[in-house]
Amino acid sequence: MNMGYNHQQIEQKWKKIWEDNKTYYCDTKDFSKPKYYVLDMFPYPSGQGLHVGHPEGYTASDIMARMKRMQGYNVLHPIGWDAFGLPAEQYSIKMNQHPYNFTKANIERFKKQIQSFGFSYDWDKEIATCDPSYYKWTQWIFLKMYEKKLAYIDFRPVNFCPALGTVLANEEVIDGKSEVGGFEVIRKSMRQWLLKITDYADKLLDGLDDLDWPNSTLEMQKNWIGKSIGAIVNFKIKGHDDLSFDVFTTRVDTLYGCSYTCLAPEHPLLDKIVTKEHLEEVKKYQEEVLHKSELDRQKVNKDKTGVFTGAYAINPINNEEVPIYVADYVLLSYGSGAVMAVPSHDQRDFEFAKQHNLKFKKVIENDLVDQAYVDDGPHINSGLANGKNIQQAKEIILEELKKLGCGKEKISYKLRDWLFSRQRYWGEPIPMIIMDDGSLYPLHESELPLVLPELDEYKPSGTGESPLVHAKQWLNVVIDGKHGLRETNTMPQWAGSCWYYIRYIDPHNDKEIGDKKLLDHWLPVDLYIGGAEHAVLHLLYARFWHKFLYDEGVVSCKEPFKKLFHQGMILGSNGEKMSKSRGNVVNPDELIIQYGADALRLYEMFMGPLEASLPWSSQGLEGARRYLDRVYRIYSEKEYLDKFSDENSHELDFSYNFLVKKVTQDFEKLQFNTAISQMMIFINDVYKAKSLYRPYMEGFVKLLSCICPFLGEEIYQSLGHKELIDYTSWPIYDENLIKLDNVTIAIQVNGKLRGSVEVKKDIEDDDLKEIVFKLDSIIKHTKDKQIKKVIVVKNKIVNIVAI
RNA sequence: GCCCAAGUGGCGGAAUAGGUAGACGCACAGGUCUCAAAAACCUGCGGAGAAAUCCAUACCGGUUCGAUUCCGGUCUUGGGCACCA
Repeated sequence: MNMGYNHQQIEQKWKKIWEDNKTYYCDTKDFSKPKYYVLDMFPYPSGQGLHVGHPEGYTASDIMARMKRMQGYNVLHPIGWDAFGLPAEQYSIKMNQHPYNFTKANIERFKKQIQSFGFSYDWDKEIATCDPSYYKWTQWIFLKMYEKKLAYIDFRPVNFCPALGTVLANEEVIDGKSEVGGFEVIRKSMRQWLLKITDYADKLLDGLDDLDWPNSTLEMQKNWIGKSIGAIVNFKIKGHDDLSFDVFTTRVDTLYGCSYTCLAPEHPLLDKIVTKEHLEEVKKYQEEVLHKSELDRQKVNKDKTGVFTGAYAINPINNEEVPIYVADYVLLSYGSGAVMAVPSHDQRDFEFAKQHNLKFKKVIENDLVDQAYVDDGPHINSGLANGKNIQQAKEIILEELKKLGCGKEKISYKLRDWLFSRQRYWGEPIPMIIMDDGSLYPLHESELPLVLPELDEYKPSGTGESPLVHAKQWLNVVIDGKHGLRETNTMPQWAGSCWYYIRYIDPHNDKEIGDKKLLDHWLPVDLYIGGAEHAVLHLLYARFWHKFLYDEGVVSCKEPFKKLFHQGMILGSNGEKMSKSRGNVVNPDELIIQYGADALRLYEMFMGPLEASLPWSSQGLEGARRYLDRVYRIYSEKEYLDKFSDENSHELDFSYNFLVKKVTQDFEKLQFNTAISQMMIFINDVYKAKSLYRPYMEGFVKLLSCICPFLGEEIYQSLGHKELIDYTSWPIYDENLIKLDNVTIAIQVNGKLRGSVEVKKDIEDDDLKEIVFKLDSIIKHTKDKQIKKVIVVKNKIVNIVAI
């Protein structure tokens, strides 16, 4: 049983005061102070409630919000709910209830838990993506995209499970079988909506340059967009004068080394060119590949499977006949769905050629026998390009191809258009009507929001279509006397999270997505904190929508999130990921009751660097609580209060000023663990001090209150202050009081530590040397040796090189 | 297979424009107080050695007066992936 302060009483008291006073309300129309917008990735309100991992990022953003308030910023610190999603739909099928009901209940539970942590969110700005007043504007953005021809319909394969009668997410498919029930899953082509994110590929790539984001995330986005500059080369087919196909290559310089070509199994040309003798084999291969999911196709990476089509292509550069294969390592969705294979200079082609006994032809000098040579070097067997390096050879060969009319430069991207429709109920309805004559009717802005109809049952339709096909009344529409059916596909969960940071700024506006003046003032987000698992998808989609809204004039900055930080994961005490199945999930509710929210916040920030994944330790939490008890004792027990003084004895001058400097700098860099360790050192010093200078003691409470707001507020009030601590001023420090007169110099002989000496700061090198050579241990270690050199690093070290 | 991180005491970690390795905390041990225990406080705490000293930041090399930090290679763990031509 802990005998420290009564955290439960203190927490209840301040929670009520903050709520009653709307302490953290942000007047977004107040432009008199500089703005600071600090944002958390909003949570999906799952049925499990919060776990200890959630508050790590929230505490970090809260510390920043609290510091910036004291520093005089107008701080926008909102939270909301990413409320559409698969688990709610699955649960509603099970319970045959509208998913809104328990989504609402989950939100209430999450909200209560979040409030118990004392996060300084402005609840006036709360939004939920499943709220019609919110998704009205998600639909509005979609319509704008449709208007600009960025949304289009096409057929795409999906995971369809005939037994369940539904389309499955990749996550729900395990080894080609449905996760639920283990039924067969097939690839079925279905009508889908896509967003043309590829139109923004260059803008998305260029925008990365100005962002204060983790390098690894920038790198991942860059690789995801995957811009590569290469060429397309047209190959004619032997015996078919009218048929040809394009290959895409980034190594057109190796064209003379091409010994076969390869088409993707779905390539439309295949039907026309496969010879009779090989038809059966190719069909069988295509069939096999279609049963593999895209994920499986990628997994099998050792065997390069494929079959010969019987057809030959003509290499345009030298008119050589090369066999045409079909292989699933070639993807229809990238480049042109066909490759020219150069086994000697591409590792994948190398492996395929080995397995299928195909020819190798070196076009760059090298001695490698068991792998492809991919480095630069003088070309051989390459006509005009002989003797040239890769860059020169590319230019020469491309020039020749252009003259022959069968090649040109081509920029390719890995990025594909975004498959934007889901055959689900619990998502934003796509505001389109498909008229009986096949034409599309987009809803008018005045017809938004298009609200999800209630259904009798939420079960899958059986055909793979959305359960919305059951809403007959909602489905059938007549416009100007013509009949049509509403689109039954809904939007993916990403949609609502693509622009929520915009809505927080003006969440109650029912006239427009947000007042332009306010959006211009508050965007971009100054600091965005969330998990690294969103490094690509969410963060790329949100940037895409933002750039579109910029082009539409809705927002005036080109990037939504100026600075990004990924908090790490909190692992179970055994170092494994926390999960229900492992039984190592730690519930924060009980910890708050037992140790208090402040202790939990403090511990999570002290565990280690914010970005690191760290194992949970309940003993560590006890240590954090012990520290807070010590702090509280100093501010509440007579023994210490008697030492408080309005006169500075200068005892704590260094300790305090150094503390303020370090904490201010570390907070700014989100290095909370080292800031806290300095706060611990300060309290250790306070314990030893004879006199406690009141302004220092108050300054410390302000620093502490960012991490531990309940205790901070309580102590600040106990010191006699009527106002809350939240909007006071941030402590300042005096650089002069941190400067030291003396420094300790380490002394090395041949790089090994042999002593140390305290001297005046900035002492002259010669004076220092004189002192050093009088030291016993140095005399001992240098006698019988010849001094070769003495290296002096100012105020740090002396190294004597002696042989 | 590719890409990106990271490997430091019993544990979480600290220290890198190259300069006294182990701050701060946890755990543990000893002590004070107590009839006793808990709490609190004090002391110790990388390994070897009596000591001098030696060894030690995943491993092997290199650069340097000096390397946890820089370079090359290897191994391990974590994260990401769309075989990207």
